[in-house]
Amino acid sequence: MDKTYQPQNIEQKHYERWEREGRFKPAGGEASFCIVIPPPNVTGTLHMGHAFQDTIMDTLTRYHRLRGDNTLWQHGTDHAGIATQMVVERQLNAEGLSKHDLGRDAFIERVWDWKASSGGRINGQLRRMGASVDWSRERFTMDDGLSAAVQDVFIQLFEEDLIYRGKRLVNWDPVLHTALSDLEVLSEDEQGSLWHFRYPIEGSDESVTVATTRPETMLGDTAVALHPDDERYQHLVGQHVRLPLVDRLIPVIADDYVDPDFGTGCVKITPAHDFNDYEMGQRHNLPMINVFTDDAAINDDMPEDYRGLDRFDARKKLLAEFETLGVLERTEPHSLKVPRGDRSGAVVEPYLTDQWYVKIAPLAEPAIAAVENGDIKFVPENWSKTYFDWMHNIQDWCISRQLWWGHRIPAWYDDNGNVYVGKTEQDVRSKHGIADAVALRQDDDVLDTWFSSALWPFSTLGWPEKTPQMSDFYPTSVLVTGFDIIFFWVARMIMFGLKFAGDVPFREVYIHGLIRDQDGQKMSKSKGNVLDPIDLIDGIDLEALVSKRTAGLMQPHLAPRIEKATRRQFPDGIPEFGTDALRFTFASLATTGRDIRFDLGRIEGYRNFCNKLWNASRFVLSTTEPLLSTTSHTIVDDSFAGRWIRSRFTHMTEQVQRQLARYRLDLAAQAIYEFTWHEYCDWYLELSKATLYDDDASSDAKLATMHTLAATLEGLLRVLHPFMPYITEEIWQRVAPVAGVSGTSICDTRWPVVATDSSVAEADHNMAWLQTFVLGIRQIRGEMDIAPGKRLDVLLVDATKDDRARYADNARLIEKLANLNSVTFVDGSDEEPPSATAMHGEMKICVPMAGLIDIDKEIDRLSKQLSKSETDLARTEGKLGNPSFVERAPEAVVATEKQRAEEHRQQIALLREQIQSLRDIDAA
RNA sequence: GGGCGAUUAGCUCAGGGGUAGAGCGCCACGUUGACAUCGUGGAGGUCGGUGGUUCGAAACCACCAUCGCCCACCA
Repeated sequence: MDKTYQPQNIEQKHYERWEREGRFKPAGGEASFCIVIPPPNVTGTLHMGHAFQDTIMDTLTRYHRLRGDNTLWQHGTDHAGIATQMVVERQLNAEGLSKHDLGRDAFIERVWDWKASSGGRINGQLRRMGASVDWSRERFTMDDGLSAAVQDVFIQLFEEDLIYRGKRLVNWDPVLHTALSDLEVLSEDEQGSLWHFRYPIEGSDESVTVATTRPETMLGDTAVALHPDDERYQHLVGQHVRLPLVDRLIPVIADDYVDPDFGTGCVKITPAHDFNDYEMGQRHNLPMINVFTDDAAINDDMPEDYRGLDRFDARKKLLAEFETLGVLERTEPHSLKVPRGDRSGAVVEPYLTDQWYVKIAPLAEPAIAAVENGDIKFVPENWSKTYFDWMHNIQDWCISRQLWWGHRIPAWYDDNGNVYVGKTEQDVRSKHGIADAVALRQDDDVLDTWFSSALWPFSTLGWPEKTPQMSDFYPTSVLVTGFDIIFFWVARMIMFGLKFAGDVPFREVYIHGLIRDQDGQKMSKSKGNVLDPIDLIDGIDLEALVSKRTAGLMQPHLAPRIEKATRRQFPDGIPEFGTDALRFTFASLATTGRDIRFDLGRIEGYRNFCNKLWNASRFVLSTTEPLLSTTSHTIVDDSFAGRWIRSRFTHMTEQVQRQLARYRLDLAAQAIYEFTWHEYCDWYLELSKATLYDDDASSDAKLATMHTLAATLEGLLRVLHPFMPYITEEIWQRVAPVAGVSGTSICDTRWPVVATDSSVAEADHNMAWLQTFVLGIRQIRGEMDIAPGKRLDVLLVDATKDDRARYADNARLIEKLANLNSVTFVDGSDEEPPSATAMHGEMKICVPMAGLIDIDKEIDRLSKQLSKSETDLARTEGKLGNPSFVERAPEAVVATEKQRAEEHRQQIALLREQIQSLRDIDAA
């Protein structure tokens, strides 16, 4: 083995072999475990969020495989309608073409080409992450099977009147030319103005002043509204206003919706361009006048000199004109929520169009119940509240998109505007008896990407066919996802799963946090703070990193700033950390919070952890070779050290099990780290040396120690494997034979059986005694600046019978660990030489000074300990002196406290005595 | 306007009714036969504030402050 851990030498070969050997296919026993991957965009690339999420899923998947479950991690990709179409359109634009130049069919073909050429990228990256998805079952949302599922669902919903088509106000993206669902619209606070317009009352000198943030929509005003109880304007209700510019008469109406305290208390009403106005329009039967074109320019029904003007240009022109007309009373700064499309960033326009909707309330009801009654559990639980809030206020879902890339809506129209829904045109004709002579035209629109995503947990398993996978794996075990798509995806899967697959899609929803940069900023290209998981695995030099971060920016002027920040943060680029270190870092970061700051310091620490494991393994392999020629692997190691490390291993394994069951990968990882570094390496390996290098130790004892070394490491590798698949496989290949374990891959092994050794308590006691002893010596060394290499002569004063026995049993170990030259028992009555002292219960461990130690320094050191003990004693005595504590606290607590007080008193007495004797010597 | 989360060591974060924890960073010493990607020792916190519950609160409750996120129709 190499002296240092070199991840690049060990990762890919193992992955290739696992895949070749079909190790990711379900092959377990009775219990089944299944996760469906949140499908990444087919043409996308792996980002930190994926890498994090995939680590969680892979860890759970590999864990369940080791537990012997029939385990499936179902993989697939998403066609990602808008996102993918935008990318290809941008490519076309770069060639000076638009999608209309190609036409629909050619454009779609072009998108398929793009998928073919770039669609493998994310899969390659998933492999680098070690993701053990079942590649043989990979699906794509626009596969034939999945498309058929989409059609079936659409048709059934339509036939049950749960899908309808209607002309309504929708969120219109005037750049992408498509409708958006409410969820795809993000409202941000922006600085704008509140303009006050004076509208003249017809047949009167009076006027009414309205306030608006959208002046250009006044072209479509069909009323002015005020609050019914607003005394200022009562007399105006029922009168009419003559709309400036367009010269139209519109009524003044009263409606509760109006807030008399906002603006002037009078509102202009534009039912065709505002959701509230739309509703008010419905209530008052107001006409709806559409002002815009699909581009959100002024349409041809508007006054001539406005036609064709972009909405914002129209606004300027209109304001200028109003100014001259004296209609603009005043302008005040005003902050408002501006709705923008989440993809285009364009200001979304409420716009009247024909769209398809899912009537959602009937689907929502059972989906709410499923979480209420515990059929589905959110982890952490509080996310269910977010889910409920949204579900209780859910609006009908606009599912049609005016795009080309996606599942085309299976609806056909005749020339009379009748709509027929079916799988194919032929299907529709035969179902409805429509002659071939009657022209039918398919709906141009495609479905919202999330429509097919909503079917994902069952469409990927073969629904609507009754496949073995459906019966084996549905409902799936757990959905692992971020809170940002609870509404987009989780809720909709629950609704559709219950409706179509007859059961919840998953038993649990594990919601993880979002990965942010080290300053808590969201990672984004334009901020230039993106980290590519693959760069963390392979490393990247500074120049490559800089050019990667500054290439292809939407706002190229940001490049210098990004470059500067990158050079400052990564003066030497990013070193290679390897997949296992990255995965362990993610696991350790998987806490319950919302935001996760990705700190490079941690991945470095876990790379070091890999190195630690690597080198411990080198040690084990180099010392346990004799086991290979041993015929019996039923060696029993009954040394206390062996029992102790086995007990710690069991404890750790239990911890990991328990924490994984509650998705606390951070705590599971911590338990492994702690055991590996601070118990197995720091103590057990060192203890083992004392036996292995002891010429007097029996060969049985040596073999037993070797066996425990190897067996514990082999078990540790299994427990660690779900987190760090590569390094554990690499080491396991070498350690398994030594540990007497057969098999060709660690993937073949089973999770260690957690067995409790009856003599654990005694071993733990003995170890604690030994550790106190060794640590006492080390502390003296450390604080008194005695070189670690200096072998010490030690006196044990006032040792009890028990101390003597324990020392006798462990002399070799202690002498080795504390690096002692000699140990002499001394009775309290004997003369002690001046010494530095460590207290061990009633016993004093004395290191004679003999030129090694400065008396004053030792007095200081002991005084510090004394004062700490005194503080502690005072606190404990304070408690015990409180009658209500003694009366009311549990007996065990009081007993502990009493024992503690006794120990402190003993310590204090010993310390005082020791300090005094040093002072006497000093004075003499 | 509602809701949710966070506030613990210099930094990143765990924990949880019974004497404050880890990693990184820091200081000192160290090439001891796995590992300097290391070892040993050490310094460092009145757990955001104020009340309350309790024998006991950093932890539970209430309120407040600061930061962040989500939802919502004030033009």
